[in-house]
Amino acid sequence: MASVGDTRVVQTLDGSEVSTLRWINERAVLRHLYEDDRAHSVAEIASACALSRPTVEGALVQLLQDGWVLETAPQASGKGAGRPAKRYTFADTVKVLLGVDLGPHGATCVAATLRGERLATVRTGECDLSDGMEALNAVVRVIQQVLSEVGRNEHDVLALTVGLPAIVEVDGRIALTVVVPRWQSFDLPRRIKERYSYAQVMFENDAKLATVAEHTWGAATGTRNMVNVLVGHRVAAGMIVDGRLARGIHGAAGEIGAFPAARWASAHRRWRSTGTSTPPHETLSDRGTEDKSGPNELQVFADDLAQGIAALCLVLDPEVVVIGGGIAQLGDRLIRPLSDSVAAITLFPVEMRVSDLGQSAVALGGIAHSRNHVAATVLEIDQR
Amino acid sequence: MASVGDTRVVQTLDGSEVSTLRWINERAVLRHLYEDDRAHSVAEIASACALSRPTVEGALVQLLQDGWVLETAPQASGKGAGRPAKRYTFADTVKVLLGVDLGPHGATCVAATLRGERLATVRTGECDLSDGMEALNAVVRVIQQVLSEVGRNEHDVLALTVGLPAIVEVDGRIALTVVVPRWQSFDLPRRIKERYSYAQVMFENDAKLATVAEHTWGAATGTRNMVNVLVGHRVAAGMIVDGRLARGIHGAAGEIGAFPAARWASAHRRWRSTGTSTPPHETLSDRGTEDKSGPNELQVFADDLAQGIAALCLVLDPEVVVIGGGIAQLGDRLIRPLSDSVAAITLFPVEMRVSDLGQSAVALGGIAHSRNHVAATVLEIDQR
DNA sequence: CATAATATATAGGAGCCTTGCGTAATTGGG
DNA sequence: CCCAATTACGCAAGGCTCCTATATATTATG
Repeated sequence: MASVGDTRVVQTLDGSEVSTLRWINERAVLRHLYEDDRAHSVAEIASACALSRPTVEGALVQLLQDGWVLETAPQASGKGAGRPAKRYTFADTVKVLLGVDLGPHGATCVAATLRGERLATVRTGECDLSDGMEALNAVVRVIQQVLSEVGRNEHDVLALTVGLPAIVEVDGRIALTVVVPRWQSFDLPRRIKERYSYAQVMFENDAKLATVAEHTWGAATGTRNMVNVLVGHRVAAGMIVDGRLARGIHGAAGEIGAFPAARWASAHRRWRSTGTSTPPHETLSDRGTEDKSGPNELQVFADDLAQGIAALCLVLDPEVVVIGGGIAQLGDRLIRPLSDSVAAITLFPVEMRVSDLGQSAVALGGIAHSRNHVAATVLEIDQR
Repeated sequence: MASVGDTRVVQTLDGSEVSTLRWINERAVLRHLYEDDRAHSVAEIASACALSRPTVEGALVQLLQDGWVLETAPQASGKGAGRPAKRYTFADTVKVLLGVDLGPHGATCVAATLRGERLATVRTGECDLSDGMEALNAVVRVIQQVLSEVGRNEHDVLALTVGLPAIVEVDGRIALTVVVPRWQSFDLPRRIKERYSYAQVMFENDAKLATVAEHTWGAATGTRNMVNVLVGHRVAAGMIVDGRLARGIHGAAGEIGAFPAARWASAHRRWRSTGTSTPPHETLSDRGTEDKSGPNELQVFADDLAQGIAALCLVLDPEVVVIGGGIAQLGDRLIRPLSDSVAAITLFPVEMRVSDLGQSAVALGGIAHSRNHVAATVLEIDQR
């Protein structure tokens, strides 16, 4: 029916065909195998999915044929007696997912299984991405490298999500970018799409992807409402509302940094004021601890940053705020004054956490985004 | 199966029962009748739902039995020849939906059909609602009145949504209220729930309900991302994100008014500064037009208000901002300076519209909320 | 009143799921 | 080495649902 690589979306179930039942059950079986890593026997699946054994067997025949499921060696006898059961697993490596982070620092690409487990990461050295052609080549190169590293070729890619330092529309068009203005006329997204036309190619703002990563694997796993604030080359924010990434009509949701009273421009200036050779956070934190009398510089910085965060919290009422980007290395030394400043403004106390995803946050978010797409189309899992 | 009044939610389709198909088809037929007001013949339904006539007939027998569908008189011969078909309609009046607006001004109740068409509106005179018992009685009275007006009794109520000037948690608990602090200990929601235990009773913040109304029937119909700002007794906001009401973890989403830089407190002071006997907007607008030199007072007010609106727009990137509450009567005279002030801050121009729902916005939002609940549970329509 | 047109009822054929029984494969003890 | 116990697998019967196709009922029109 829907074999690997062919991502069909079924909106409304067709009750006119009896085979719809078969399809429902097939998805149920596949979902179960997807959600539980282990090798399953038919009997296990049947009881878990509340189906009869013959039905599960039928579904497995189809799923094996389509390539979504693998039959593994019978388990080396668990408790003893009886004929050993055939075992089945979700074929999480028949295809790979890719997440790319393309920014002024270069390009990063993560390859992962269909479940989203990271297989490899490749980073290019710094290169000038202001030129569209350069950027395209950097993406192609980094993808080639990561694929060769995991021993796959381009046609094994099921879904690819690219994070860009720009405001990205739903269709992938770049609505606005301050970082690389020349991309807008070059139409990078279209070219990447054409280059990998056999795969599902998606584009998203880098901060939003990092947010998806924090929500999926990071400090905000399991929450339904969270805010992610990134401080690094820029200050940016992403938000999960009701379990889903908030994009807005242009894809510009979260741009509270443009609000003067949010004081993020000031915060960012302070953050970068210490020059480029020295990692700025060190200097900032040093000053913060050295100077014990008078207005602590770290405190002033936190105060500035807190304005925008408080605005986000008042608007969204999130469960958790995650602080990411280069600044995350400050850890508790930042979180404490920041929490205090935010709490002074908001109606409810908000838990603030530091990101632990590091440099790969955006590329990992690309993986999560790709995976969510696969889950929604193939497994019919509603992300929420 | 699921008869009127019994709102069963089916999460996962049970593929183990063949009768699941029957259920799917039954819902499809019911949805079709719900979405199209007219009286339908079996043949029409069959072609619309892509089902065979016998299947549709079977579904209709069940739906008639359960009370969701009515058989109407055969149409007085449309084009002429042939045996006239039996006609069926969605039974939109077997039960009623209620929406209640409970606030310092008193209580308002709207009764509506299951499709959400307004049947009657009843307003109590002013009464002191600071006492919990008084408030409860006001709700009960206004419901009794509206029901007698439409000739129904309490057991005809399928769903009831009450709007409160408070932050309401998902379970209906009042998390915070500045208007009527005494309600918190009284637990008004629980008492109302107990009083109407046979119906689905829900609670929501009044501004959020007004937002749902604007999104369903008002100035923002058809949008997937919108912001509603209400200026009246208080200044408050509600938001639709990705087609759904944003609530946040405590139900406090949209409370940007607490952000000092949003200057809503100042705006509100200016708005109310003209005393209570004269409707403030008149005075404000008069001053605005009279004084042609110097900083126009309306402009200053708009500037204040614009800060918070711009913050909301930057965070959410909405398609439309709707201005509601008493201030809506200012119309274009407010919209124009407000749009200018907001546009000076936001990244993208945002369309701003004035609400035309008037005083009943909150109660209508209660109807929309009740209707959405029925649509989700009975018709399995995903609001989005 | 006969005929055409349309709706409704009924029967046959095929698909899917469940239950239940017989067969296959493996382990452990005599 | 062989047999019993145990567990898995495969097949067939029964029941439900859907669809198509044909027969019957009902009404308007000439």
